[in-house]
Amino acid sequence: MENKLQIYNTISRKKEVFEPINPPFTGMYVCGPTVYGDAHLGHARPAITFDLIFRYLQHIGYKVRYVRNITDVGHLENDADEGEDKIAKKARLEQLEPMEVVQYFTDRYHANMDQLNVKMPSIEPKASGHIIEQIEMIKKILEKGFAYLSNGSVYFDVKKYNDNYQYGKLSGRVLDDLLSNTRILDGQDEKQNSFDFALWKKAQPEHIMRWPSPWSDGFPGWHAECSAMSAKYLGEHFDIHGGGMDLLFPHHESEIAQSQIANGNEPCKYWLHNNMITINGQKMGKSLGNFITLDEFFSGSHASLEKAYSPMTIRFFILQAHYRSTLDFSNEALQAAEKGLKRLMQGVETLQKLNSSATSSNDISKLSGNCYDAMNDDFNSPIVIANLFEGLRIINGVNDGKESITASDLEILKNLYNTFVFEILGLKNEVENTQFELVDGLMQMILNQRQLAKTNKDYAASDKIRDELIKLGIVVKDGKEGSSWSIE
RNA sequence: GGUAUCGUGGCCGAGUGGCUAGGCACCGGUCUGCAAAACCGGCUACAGCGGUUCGAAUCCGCUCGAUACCUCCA
Repeated sequence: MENKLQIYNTISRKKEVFEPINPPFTGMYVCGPTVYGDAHLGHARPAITFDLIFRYLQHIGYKVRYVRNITDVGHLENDADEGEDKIAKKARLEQLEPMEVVQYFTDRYHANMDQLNVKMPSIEPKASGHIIEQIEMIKKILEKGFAYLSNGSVYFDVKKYNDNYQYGKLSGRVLDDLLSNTRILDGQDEKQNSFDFALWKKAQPEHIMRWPSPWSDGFPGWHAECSAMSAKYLGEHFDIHGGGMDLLFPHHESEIAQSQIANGNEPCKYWLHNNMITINGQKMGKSLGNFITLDEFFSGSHASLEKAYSPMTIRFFILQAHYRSTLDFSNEALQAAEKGLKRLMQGVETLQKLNSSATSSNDISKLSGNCYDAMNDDFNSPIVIANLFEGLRIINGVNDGKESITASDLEILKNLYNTFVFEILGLKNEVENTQFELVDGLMQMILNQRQLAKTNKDYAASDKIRDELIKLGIVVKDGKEGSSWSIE
């Protein structure tokens, strides 16, 4: 099998061997959330996808600088009144300062990401903190003649750009098609062509979030922040740019155009896009109003949810699908993920207690190789998980005395599971460790009492203990060598 | 309408020319005072129709269906 990491590059539409520009250093920029509402399941997908990529790149030895932005300015409400900043609108409704809203939802986003065991990026820049950089970039584009001023706003001249470069090379679009298919919107009359996009937008009087610029008091266009901030922290040409597939056009396409003009080259070498999470076959998204927030998943407080699902269940659910496939949400699918994860975690625990013998009845290194091959093949986490389940058969077999394993193979196996389950997939055991010993001690006492009752054939008493425990959410399992327990 | 992606067993999902993942559910079995859990085993699908090939879920064509984007909708 291929030993090198291959990643699917959206711009070439094929898998390519990953070769960083300046190894072992690797720069990765991912479009982060717009903090004007609670994070929903759709937000979890890119976060977990690029967390997986971040973790794996580090694991195989790259020194990664991972930049994920916070968008806190500049986006318009599509159903809103006139050209109003999303953040500003929410702020007025709730009588809060815009930055207070930003802070509130940023904190909540961080809390959710922490629950999902998503590592913090190396740098998390905010658009509002980089207005100067964005203005400087716009100046450069104006100087080079690829933008024009119109009524205090600055627009990128897509037609001129397309005469010299290729607008649409990332998304596969042809400018002529765009021309004939663009809808009529207000504000369009400021533009020379409907497909031109704003670099700087003059603020309306009611617009609270505004900054001074050479052209007007206003705010930067949607695409400006990512170009400006990625260039600042990763350089004008870096390795990986990621984000959701819905950002392909026009966002990323426009980033390419801006960077090409401002910096003289395309921003990055590899474009990675995660697919959407669907609900009843449809994209889960803010604008469709069919989203379920992460907090609702964790608490089960949503009409579509049959029960609460833990953060690790959500994480495992997402990792069980390849990041470039759509993933369909359903209670059944989540419950399947929940049970599968539990089985996997119990297998990991069993693994720690295994005894070795003189021979191995299984090829452990092959299993290990399979896992790395899967990750090297465009981060194929579902295949990794399938192999880990395959390994479970070995683990349980050894535990049952039906299979054998040598001490060195056992070490490899333990190492493999620790590496992949916890380090790379980023899963964690959700049982609270600090309290575990105490609870376990208490449980042993209780189980001993129950065993005593059973020995005396006082089954009424032993069943009562079991039933009481079930009410507390603790399941007793009677095995060959005594009873054990687990939290449901 | 344009661009792109996709259609896999009851459900979720891998897989790109032969070796026919994995999970959940289901059915058997082991264990057990009973139950549950756990473990073991079983379950052979690839939208339809043509074509290429010794051989196709995998390549090509057509048909049907779905989704995303085409708006500063992140």
